[in-house]
Amino acid sequence: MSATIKDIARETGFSTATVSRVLSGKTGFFSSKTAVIVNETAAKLGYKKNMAATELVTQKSNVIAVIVNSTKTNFSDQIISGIQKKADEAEKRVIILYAGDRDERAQKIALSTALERPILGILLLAVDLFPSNLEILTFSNTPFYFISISFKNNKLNYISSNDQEIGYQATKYLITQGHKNIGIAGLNITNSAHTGALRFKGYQKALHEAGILFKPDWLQTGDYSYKSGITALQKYYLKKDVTAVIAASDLVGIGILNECSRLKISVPTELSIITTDGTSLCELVRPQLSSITQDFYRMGYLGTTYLINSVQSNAYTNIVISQRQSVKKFNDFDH
Amino acid sequence: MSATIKDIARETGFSTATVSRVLSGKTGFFSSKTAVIVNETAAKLGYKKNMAATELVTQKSNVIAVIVNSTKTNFSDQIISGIQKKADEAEKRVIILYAGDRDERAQKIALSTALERPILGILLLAVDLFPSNLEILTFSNTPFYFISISFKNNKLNYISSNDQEIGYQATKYLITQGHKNIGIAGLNITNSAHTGALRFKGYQKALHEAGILFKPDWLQTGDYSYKSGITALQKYYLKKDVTAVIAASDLVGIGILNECSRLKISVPTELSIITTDGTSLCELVRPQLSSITQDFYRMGYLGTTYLINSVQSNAYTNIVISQRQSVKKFNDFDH
DNA sequence: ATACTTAGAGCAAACGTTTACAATAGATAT
DNA sequence: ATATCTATTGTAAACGTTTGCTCTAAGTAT
Repeated sequence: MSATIKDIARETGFSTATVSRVLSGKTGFFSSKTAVIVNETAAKLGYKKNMAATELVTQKSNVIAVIVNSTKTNFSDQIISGIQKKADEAEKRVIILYAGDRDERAQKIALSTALERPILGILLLAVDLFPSNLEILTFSNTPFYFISISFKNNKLNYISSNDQEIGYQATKYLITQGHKNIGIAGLNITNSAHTGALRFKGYQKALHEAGILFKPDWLQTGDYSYKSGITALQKYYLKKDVTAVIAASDLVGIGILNECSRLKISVPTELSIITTDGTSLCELVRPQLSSITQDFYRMGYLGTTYLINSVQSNAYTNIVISQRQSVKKFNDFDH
Repeated sequence: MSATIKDIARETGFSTATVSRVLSGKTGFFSSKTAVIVNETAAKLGYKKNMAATELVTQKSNVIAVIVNSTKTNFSDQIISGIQKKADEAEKRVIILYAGDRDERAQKIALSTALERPILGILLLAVDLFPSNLEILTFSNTPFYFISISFKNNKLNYISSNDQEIGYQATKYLITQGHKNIGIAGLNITNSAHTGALRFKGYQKALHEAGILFKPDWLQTGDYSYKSGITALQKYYLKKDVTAVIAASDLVGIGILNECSRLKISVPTELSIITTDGTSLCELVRPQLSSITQDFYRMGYLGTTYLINSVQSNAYTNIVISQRQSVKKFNDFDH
């Protein structure tokens, strides 16, 4: 077992109170001579503060628990970077907990692990909590914020992109490039977190404004996965109707891209693709995928700021269009 | 503040001892009638065990701290899956800490965060600890294991692939495919963790056994990054000498692949590529990258097993050759 | 000389658990 | 009737910290 303040107290002859004050920098309660002695002894004994004890007595904690899906949401890293940055600035610590992949039990374990010890609060990264688990969380009185997920219900705090705007901007961009038959693929529009529904709404709005009549085949729902991209493209291929498609995630985009490659459909010459997310994956594939790029880093940074300052409010982070190589102007004369 | 066993004791009229025994399932110490009353009251009051208090008194913990680099080591997820699996089986909890990217201070913070609270032990995923931090860790008496990194010094416990074997197998595979001028790119051969040095050694051994004389240009060192792949390919391009290259990571492989695409070098027709790692990235790009595939999941699983059972030993996990689309038989007559 | 302040230090309670030990009552064995 | 055992419960100490309160001695103001 590691040395405790009692050991230091015994060794130096001071009381544990004085040792504690020196070690936790409660200046004004001890002479500098005392401080030197205590600190030296602490170093000599290899003293490590026992945070469990501290948190027990102070009833507060400096650790933020971050709960993430183990599913390959490849943007989590960016969010976590933002979280780490802000946490570091505020002298807070962060621990990350994996909550499985839409796994009720795993979610519950992660939640318990967090709630069963003193923490500052919880940040949930793109995790769509099961109702039972959401109840546990709300009932616990621990502050929490959802990141990269929004809710109709404004009772819950979240920091995310404006998903309707994502759908709208993506669609509008393709329209300005001359496209009229525009698919939207890989998204889930029934989800309780309604990310997909909002994007679809924005998509429809843009279509409507441009006087384009939506055709049901253009919507290919999915679960934001690589596989969703593949099956979506296969559907589009049957009709040979759409000239551009909005992918619900970078992985969906790559699924579409690779299936195009298999079917000898040239991107962007025959089909334009714009994805949603804009992580580094977009620049790893050829052609590079154009994207609606979300500011994941900022989501993490802002969410952490809100948590630390107890800001009871929602926020949207900016989105931006990153033009790369997968969208081409559509010109009727070409056909 | 959440309800405590004292609240339950007061409410039910039992002592905290009895409540504690019921709540932590110390069967044989209470009647089933008592158990029912206590459990109901606990549920009613929304009781959550305070692990900090438990860990304080029992002097033990069921949490495993996993320290990872924030750098895009895209295989960490697989390792973590393995860790989670084993931890779950053994009823242990896991918390993940980010240690920045070769950042001494961030490493130290992550380490302190782990060491300052009761934990079972530490798993370090591909993190190459600064000497000062390694000292902190060893001095702490907390058990720890390195995963995906090996050491000359057998004082340190690790679970990894046999890196010399990786170099050897990759090279031998290319030789059996008819290649003689084989590059090896993106690896660091001075690293204290000597992963790169071992791979290079295996590579040389295979070359030697085949009677091939190594040319210094064939070795293009780097830091396992995408960028390393790009610059390596540029070097090879100048000499137009190698017909196949071993990439030190999937990202290096993709860097090489993309630079080939820019320079109109056809893969695998003009250049074969085999990467080391074999994560899902290999199947995301076109052509898909053949790889020496490591069993990251098993590394995590095994490392956790060792940690839990205090096995003081090292282990290698298996590697396997995954043939995809980036290696082609080399035939002198073609040229 | 007296009263008051202050710097530096210690005492002891508190945080929420667990658990060795003690206590009680009823049951069983002799 | 006595001794022994068992099932259930309680008492209290312990884990490592922090901190309100108290104490002492020296310094300052009057």
